[in-house]
Amino acid sequence: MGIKQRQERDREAVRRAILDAARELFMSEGYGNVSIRKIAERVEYSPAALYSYFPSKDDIFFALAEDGFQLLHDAPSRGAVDACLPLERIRATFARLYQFSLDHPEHFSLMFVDRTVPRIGQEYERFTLARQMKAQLVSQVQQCIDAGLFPHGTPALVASRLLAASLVGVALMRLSDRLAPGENGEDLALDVVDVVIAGLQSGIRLRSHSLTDPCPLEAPRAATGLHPSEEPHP
Amino acid sequence: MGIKQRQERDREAVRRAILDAARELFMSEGYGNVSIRKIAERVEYSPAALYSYFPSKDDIFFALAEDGFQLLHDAPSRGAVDACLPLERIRATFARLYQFSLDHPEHFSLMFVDRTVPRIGQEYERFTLARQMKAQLVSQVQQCIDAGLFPHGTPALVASRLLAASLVGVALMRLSDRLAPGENGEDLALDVVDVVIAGLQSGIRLRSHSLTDPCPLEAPRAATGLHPSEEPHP
DNA sequence: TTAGTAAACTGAACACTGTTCACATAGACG
DNA sequence: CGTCTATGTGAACAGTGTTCAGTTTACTAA
Repeated sequence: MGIKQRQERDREAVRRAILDAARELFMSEGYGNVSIRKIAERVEYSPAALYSYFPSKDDIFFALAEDGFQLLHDAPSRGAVDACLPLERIRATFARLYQFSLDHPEHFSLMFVDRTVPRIGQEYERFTLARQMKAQLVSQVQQCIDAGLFPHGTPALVASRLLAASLVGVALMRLSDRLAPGENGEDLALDVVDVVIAGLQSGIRLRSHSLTDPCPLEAPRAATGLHPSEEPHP
Repeated sequence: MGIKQRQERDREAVRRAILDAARELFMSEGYGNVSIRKIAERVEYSPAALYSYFPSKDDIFFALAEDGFQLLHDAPSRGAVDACLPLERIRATFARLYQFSLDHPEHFSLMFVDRTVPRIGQEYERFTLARQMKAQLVSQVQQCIDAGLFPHGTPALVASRLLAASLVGVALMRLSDRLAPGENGEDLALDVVDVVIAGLQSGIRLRSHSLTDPCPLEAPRAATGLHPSEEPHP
């Protein structure tokens, strides 16, 4: 009677094998050099077979990004994420995020940078783990406010966005080879977090409205100005 | 005797036509959907002809990025870049950069984000205008230090990098559709600059060494951790 | 055991892509 | 005029994502 279950298990195993092959090819071959045919060869299926597991190549990337959020979620922290001091927790959170961009550059790129896989940008709200982690960060910032470490009235959501954007900016510079030879990306990353924290503590007036986090977190549908990337084939 | 000159002029005109066609296709068709064949059709040449003007498709992108730096260099400022107050000049510089990311997202992406055109990351030092503008920014920061607006001893180069990385991070979030529906990218961009400025003014100790700007500015060869993107064809 | 059936998988094709190369052609020079 | 060189072409090569008519496989019902 466990036949259906076993079938589903087998199917899930093949699905995982496809994702693993795709991930390994990302590492060794680089980003755009991974093709359906190469993945298929690695898992010893025909290219056409992959289309019964994923509707398109984009969806493989999408699933990999989902994997990435899981990886980040499970990543060990070098600092004290559970520290008593809420400011140290925030520092540790972003140190972990930068370390993640070092350890898993291809995942990081898919999760926070990439524009070539339309679904990732457009269906961002489907990454429930991303929403969860973002909520956690906002609550960490809120605890800083409650503890008087940030001025009363600081919009927690905006503050967390400023921190995240700054760190992603530094990580991106390193990922895209825009650092000068002597520049240390990690130092820059830690510095930018400290500087933004200090700036928030200064209590300057912010333009951004807090928007009190309407839907649990992010959501899609932000006009880009850039063409919504390539549809696979018209 | 002006034959050689006229020939060179003609050649340059075709080169420009190719770049214009490529740029226009970026706007209308999106990023990865522009092909050599489409560019060739638009300029009414055969695909093979383009290869006597550019050694590869990557080099067309590279030339477009060069164009981008020229565009940014010539962009009008909404704020007062020539203002007397050096802090206002910095704010205006980054407001202009963010506006540029709105007006020319594809150029911005090529210049500061893209990893899929290997030459742009790897030969960054060849963008002389980028070096020039960066030097200008560093000198603006230095003027703030000299005027006592930033603490004495602030490393101007590091400060300018922190500012730039933060703003690029916000611009990237908008470009890659990572903003929540209610979020205002422009407000975030202006806020992040103000917050980083305030943080720098707080005088916290920075980890990054100043490195006194060894070669005039940036330079290539920073280990990425990510595969150096796809070579066109092996 | 056998017939039927539904899912899984394949081979071949389609319409693309970047790039190369033997050939044609047009314009400048002696 | 012929020669020669630069410029441009058509066709091809090897690759891409994707689709689909069939075949194979594995399970179900008679």
